[in-house]
Amino acid sequence: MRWEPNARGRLEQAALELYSERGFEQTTVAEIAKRAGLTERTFFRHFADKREVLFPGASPLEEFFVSTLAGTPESAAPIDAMATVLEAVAALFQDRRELSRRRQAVIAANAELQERELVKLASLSAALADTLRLRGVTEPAASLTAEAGVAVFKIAFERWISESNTRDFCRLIRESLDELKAVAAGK
Amino acid sequence: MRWEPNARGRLEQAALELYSERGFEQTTVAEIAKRAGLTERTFFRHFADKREVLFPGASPLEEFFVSTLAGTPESAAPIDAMATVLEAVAALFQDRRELSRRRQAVIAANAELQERELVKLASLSAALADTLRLRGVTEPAASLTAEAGVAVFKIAFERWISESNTRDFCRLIRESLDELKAVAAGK
DNA sequence: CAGCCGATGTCAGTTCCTGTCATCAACCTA
DNA sequence: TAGGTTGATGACAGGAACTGACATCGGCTG
Repeated sequence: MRWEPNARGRLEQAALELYSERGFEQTTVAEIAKRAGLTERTFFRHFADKREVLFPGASPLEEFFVSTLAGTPESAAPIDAMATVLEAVAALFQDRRELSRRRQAVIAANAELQERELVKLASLSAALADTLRLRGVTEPAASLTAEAGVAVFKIAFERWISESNTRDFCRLIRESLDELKAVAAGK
Repeated sequence: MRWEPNARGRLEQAALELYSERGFEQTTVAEIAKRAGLTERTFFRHFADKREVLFPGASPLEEFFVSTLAGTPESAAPIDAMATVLEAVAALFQDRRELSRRRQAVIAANAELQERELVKLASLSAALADTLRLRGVTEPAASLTAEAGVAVFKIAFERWISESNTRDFCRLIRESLDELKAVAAGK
C-alpha cells in the first residue's frame, strides 16, 4: 500500500480503531502502521508522537474559533463576543454527537490522552486571548475572557456528551454561560 | 550513598539542578540518579516518570487549597469562598517568589512539562469542584466556580512571576478576580 | 529519456520505563 | 546475641517510543 493515497488519514483511522478495540497503552505504533500498510518510521513522519494522531494537525477547530471571534463586531463586550463564538461552534458539533462521543471515550480512558487534550485547550485559550487583544481588549481581561469561554465550552461539552438524552448543545452553552455570570455576580 | 537519608529529596534537587543547567530533554534519568548517588531504577521507584520529579507528590498545594475552601463558612457565596482561598494561597507563595520563578522557568522551557502542569491544574480544579459540591453547590455552578478560580490564580501567578518589580501577590489576585467579575458582567 | 524530488523503507541506536530477583541495612523477637 | 523479617536499593534484561542517516521508489519536469 506504499503508494496508496492519504497515508495520514489511514494512520488516523487505524489508530482510532486500535485504541478503541484494545486501549491506547495496549496498542503499539508498529501495529497502527501495519494496519495502515505502512511502517513505524512513517508514522513518526506524520505525527510527532503516539498521542498526536488523535488530534487533527493545525487544528481546524481552533482556526474556526479564532476566525469566528475575529468576525464579531468590535463594539460588542468581550463576553458577548465569546458567547457568539461558543454558540457558532456548538452548532458545528450538533450533528456529530456520536463521533464526538467515541473519540471522547478513548481519551477519557487514558491519562496521557487527557493530558494532550488539556494542551490543546490551553492552546485554544491562548489563541482566543491573542485575538481579543488584537481587538483592543487589555490584559488581564483578554486572558480571563478566553479562559472563561473555554471553561464554559468544556463543561457544556461534558454535559452534552454524558447525558443519556440528547439536548441542544447551544442551549447547554447558554445555560452554562448564564451560570458563570451568576456565579461571578456572587449568587 | 545508598543508605543516606532522603533519597527522594536528593533526586528532586539533582533533577531541578540538571534541568536548569542543560534543559529537560538534554538530561537523562541516569544522570539525575548518578548525581543523587542512586541508580536509574531507584528514580522510577520514587517518581512515576521523568516529569513528575518537578511536581511534589500527593500535592500539598492541592491539599491546602481544598482544606482552606472546606474551612470557609457555608453561608458565603461560592465565588466569595473562592476569593478567600485564593488570597490565603497567595500569602503562602508571597515569600518564595524566587524559587517559584526558577521552577517556572524550567517548566516554561519545555512543552512536556507544561503539559504536566496543566494536568495538575485540572486535578486541582476537579478537587475544588468536589469540595464545593460537598458544600451544597450544584452543577454546573461548582465546576464553573472552580475553573474560574483556577484561571484567576493562573493569570495572577503569571503576572506576579513575570513582572520585574515585585508586587503584592494578594493584590494581583484581587485585581484579577475583580476583572473577571467585570468581564462576566459584560463590561 | 535523464534527472530531480518528495514520500517511504530499512536499520541502528538512544532513552524511557518495567519486571524480576538479588542484596543490604535496620528492626524485631526470642 | 542469633536469626528472621522487612523495606529500600542494586543489577540485569527487555519492550516500546522515538530519532538520525541513508537507500529506494514513483512521479514529475525538462
